[in-house]
Amino acid sequence: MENKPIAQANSRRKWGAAPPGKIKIMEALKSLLEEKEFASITWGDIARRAEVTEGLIYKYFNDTKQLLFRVLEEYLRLFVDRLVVDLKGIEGSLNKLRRLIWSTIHFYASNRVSARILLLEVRRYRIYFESEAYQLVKEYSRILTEEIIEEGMKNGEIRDDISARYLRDIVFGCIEHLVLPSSLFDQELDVDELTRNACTILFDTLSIKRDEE
Amino acid sequence: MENKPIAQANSRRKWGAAPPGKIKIMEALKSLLEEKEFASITWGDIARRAEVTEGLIYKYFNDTKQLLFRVLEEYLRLFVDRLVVDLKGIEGSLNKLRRLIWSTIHFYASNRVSARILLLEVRRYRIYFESEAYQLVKEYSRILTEEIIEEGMKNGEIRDDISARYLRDIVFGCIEHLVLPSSLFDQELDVDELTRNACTILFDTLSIKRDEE
Amino acid sequence: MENKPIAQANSRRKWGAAPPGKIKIMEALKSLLEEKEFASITWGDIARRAEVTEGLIYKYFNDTKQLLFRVLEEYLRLFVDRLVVDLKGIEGSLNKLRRLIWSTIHFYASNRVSARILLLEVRRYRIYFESEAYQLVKEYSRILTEEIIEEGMKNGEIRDDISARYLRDIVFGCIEHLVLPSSLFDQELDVDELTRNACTILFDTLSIKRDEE
Amino acid sequence: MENKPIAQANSRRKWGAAPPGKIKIMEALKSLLEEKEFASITWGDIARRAEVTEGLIYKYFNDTKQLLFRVLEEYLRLFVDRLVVDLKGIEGSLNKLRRLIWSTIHFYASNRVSARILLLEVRRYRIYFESEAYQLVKEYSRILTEEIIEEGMKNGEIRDDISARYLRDIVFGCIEHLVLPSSLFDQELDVDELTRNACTILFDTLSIKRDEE
DNA sequence: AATGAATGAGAATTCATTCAT
DNA sequence: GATGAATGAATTCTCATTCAT
Repeated sequence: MENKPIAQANSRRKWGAAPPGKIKIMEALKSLLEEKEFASITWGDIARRAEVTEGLIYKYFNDTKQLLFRVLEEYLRLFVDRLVVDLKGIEGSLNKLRRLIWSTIHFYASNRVSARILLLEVRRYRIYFESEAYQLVKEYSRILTEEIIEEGMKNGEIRDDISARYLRDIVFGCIEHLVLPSSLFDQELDVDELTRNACTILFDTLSIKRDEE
Repeated sequence: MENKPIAQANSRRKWGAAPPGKIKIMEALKSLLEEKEFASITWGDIARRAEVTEGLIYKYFNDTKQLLFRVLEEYLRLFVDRLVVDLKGIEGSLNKLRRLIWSTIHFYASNRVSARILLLEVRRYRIYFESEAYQLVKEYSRILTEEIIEEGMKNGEIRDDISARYLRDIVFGCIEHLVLPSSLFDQELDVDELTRNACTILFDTLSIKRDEE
Repeated sequence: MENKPIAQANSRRKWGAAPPGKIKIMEALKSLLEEKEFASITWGDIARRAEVTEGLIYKYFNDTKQLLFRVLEEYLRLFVDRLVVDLKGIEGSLNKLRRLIWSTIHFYASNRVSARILLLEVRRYRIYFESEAYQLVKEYSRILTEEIIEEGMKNGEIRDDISARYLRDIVFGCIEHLVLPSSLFDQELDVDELTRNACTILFDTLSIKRDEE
Repeated sequence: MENKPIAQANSRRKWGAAPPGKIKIMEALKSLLEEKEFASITWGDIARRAEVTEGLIYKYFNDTKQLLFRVLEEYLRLFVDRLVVDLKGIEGSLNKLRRLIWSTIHFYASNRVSARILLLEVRRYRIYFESEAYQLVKEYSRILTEEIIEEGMKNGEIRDDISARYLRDIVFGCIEHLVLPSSLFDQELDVDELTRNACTILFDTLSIKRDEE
């Protein structure tokens, strides 16, 4: 129910309609996440940072997780919306894939906070998988599986001897593990180099093996 | 200093020497981890489960995380010790790799608790990377990187156009992502099928591409 | 001042004049009382149920108790008004008493909410005894004491060796204790059977004991 | 489980075994109940009065009600134990009844706190009826019903044309209503006068009606 | 007449931690 | 080696209440 107002996330006007306190609270959490682990952030921290009373937070979010998911959702929505647009003009499944990989790594690189949240925090919570945020992750996953891999299988660009689902998992696993170290140790990410590496490996894996067949 | 007593984890004598209270505490944590998130387990929970007073825990552990790492360490030590033995008799880097993959997936499958801890919990804590448990993970990683991948590069079984480090990340990423869903949703793991899939994909990726060169 | 508008509770016109919000608030409390203890009902609950903002409640009531008494008052007014009418046509003090007992038990049986409020809730609050609602209880008590018991004493139907006040307390105590269990445990009430029992006992007690004198 | 230590309530030694903090907490509640409504007593109040930290209260009682019931239980245990002894030497059901009535009224008169708790507070809480305290009330009720009323029916002292259960309700209702006003308005109770009145009425009601039959 | 945003103060609750025995 | 009583400080949570619109 909290989500209706932002049906279109980039419509700035809609956002403006959200009560200022609510926005301040979400901004406060974002800003805090840059400094400390989510688990150690208290209502008090948020209230102080947002310059709002603790009580107000309860008006809008019934528990910290809910709030976390909402914040994550916002980041993800921007990412997914953007991804959809970006993929529009591209021909060829492998080209699309390259773009998706680049965008994903770029997203992780430029949103350290979300990266840590996604890779390390939310997964631990059962209810995350019922959140709106997770829906967006599923949408992203759908794009990769259906619009890229399965498309590629149909048009002969991608091997079809392994299920699309498994191929998708490989792609995710590969990207995540390339990105993870820098999330863990706060290192800089070289988006282009990582993309190149991921593609070298993955394209090789995913493409049809003409000669070997 | 906490670690000395279990240099060889299966040496019953050493364990027997540990004070009963200490053992009870560790067992209690293990048993609790099967039921709930680590982050929500309190000293009180542990003490109650261990049938020991809270005060006693302070004799042995100053911090829940320390305790968690110790428990994890135990599991890992058994796993790594075993892996080393298992790899002994095997010829060929790809064969060794297959074995390592199988063992790893099997470990995750038969230790749901450790799987969840490793994949979801400990990574979030900085100090984990200074723990004895992490040393074991590094040892495991070393075996894969040096004894399998780099060996394979030397003997021509594994491609050398991508750094061993990246190849290792792919292997990890791939395994983890195949295992993750069942860790998250408590599903059963089909060790053999997953191993087969992981190998199909990874061997293809890692092997020298004779024809394509 | 809150009470004037409903001097005659069933005068629809008067009620119609009350602002819709006020009515909604009272209805909301009634409905909530069917579900939970009064003491645990908050402004927020009421506002939500009434589909009204919390702020509005302050326009009308400064205190949950005030609101509770007002609701109770409404129920009681209907009951007492009705009782007065019902007793009109009846001859004989014991017959009147039987009617009063039946009406009272019937009221409790068909107004579980009021029953619980009267028997368990309001008594605990000092200010209740200054409320309009309590005035109605006193009026009811007056009818029993003066119009029935004292009348009966005068016309020789009811013993006069015990003060009317005590006899009244017996009647109340008896009725209440017969009704209480079902209020506490939400059981159904058999109005006729309970009335019969109450009368058997009470008539015996209250009537003149010709032979024993 | 809290109750075991006081299996024999009057064994002072057993009580001494309870941790001092626990005793202080219970004493604090007793003392507070003399001053204010139970519902308005907070953990803070109790902690302050007991000169103990709030945290400790949680060690022993998980919620205020639990604590209330425990306190009530203590009072009741003394009362019931005493009553059993008192009834021992008495011949005749009506004589026993007189004694029970006197003891009960005397208990209410000398324990204003318990009186208010019993008549006004605890009944409102469902869980009260699962408490140890309520068991004692049931024991008291059993004594009246079985050892007095049913005994009296057998030996011809008490009428048997109305069920023992109803007769018991009358006795309770009568006593309570005689006592209630003084509980509500903090008036003094004249134990002897009230007992005399209750007996006049009740004996009359309960006794066999020789002549009228 | 009604809304809804926001507050503030206090209450309940949790827990790691200490210490005397 | 182990117990159990007690602490204290923080944290979560609840609500009545106000105010500008």
